[in-house]
Amino acid sequence: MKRRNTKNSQEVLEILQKEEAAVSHEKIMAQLEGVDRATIYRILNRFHEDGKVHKIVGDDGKQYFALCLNCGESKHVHNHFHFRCVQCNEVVCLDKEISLQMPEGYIAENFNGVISGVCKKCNS
Amino acid sequence: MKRRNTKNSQEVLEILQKEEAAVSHEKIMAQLEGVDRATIYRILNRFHEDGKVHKIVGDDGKQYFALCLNCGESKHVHNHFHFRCVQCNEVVCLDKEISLQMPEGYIAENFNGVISGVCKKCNS
DNA sequence: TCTTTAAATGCAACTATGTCGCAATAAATG
DNA sequence: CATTTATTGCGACATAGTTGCATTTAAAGA
Repeated sequence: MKRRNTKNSQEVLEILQKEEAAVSHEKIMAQLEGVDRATIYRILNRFHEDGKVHKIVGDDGKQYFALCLNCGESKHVHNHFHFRCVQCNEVVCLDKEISLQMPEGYIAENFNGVISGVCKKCNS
Repeated sequence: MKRRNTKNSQEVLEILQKEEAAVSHEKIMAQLEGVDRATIYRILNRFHEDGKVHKIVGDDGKQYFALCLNCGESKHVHNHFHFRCVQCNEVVCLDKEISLQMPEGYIAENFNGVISGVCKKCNS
């Protein structure tokens, strides 16, 4: 399953790079007219499989994708919160990290912390 | 909009009471045969509007509902984590609380923290 | 108890998000 | 240029959740 360097996946990567926030499928669709829905989903899921992006599930039930910036090859940490604005629907990273001390017997595989509310821009 | 005490809403409440975990729409459906899908959604959303239940969105994108136990009339706190088992799909409350110190200008309205992995039961 | 009225319900239709199978296309390698 | 196989487009599908509307029914009053 070697990955290929296609125009579509490059463009999706560029969008992820230039966006500060986590990006929804919808937002990528809007910027890539002519590319099929399923294709974009597949590209994003491939990135996620490869550990290139984090997948965040908002409290709206939708998926958001963000480039892994501070994650190296060895560690893939994602124990920080995201903030989703209920007005503009932007999803941004918050600095706040959290240590996952699980109760005895539980195995933590994924952390998904989303705080929603009104962001700075929409508030002012 | 005065609420009425119907057989359906009573039964949903009982299910929520006897369950330790947070309950999905699906699980309630299974225990209330003959009641319409939409009705159950409406009951749960009404409970949520009234502040009777917390609504948790799992990293599977689905909604889970849990009775507010430690929430009084005045305060409605929900700053604790939930754990979703990817095998048995149970969603339980974790004790871990978190304080929401938001960056300047951000207004936090809702907290949704879900850790997923394998639970004690499924692990052993 | 009967009547009224508005909340709750059942049903069907609808929206939206995300996935999958399959044939066609195109990137990488020799 | 030829071969191989990852990727794409298309259509169909699955599932979660919502909504409009006619009907039912809980609750309050006569």
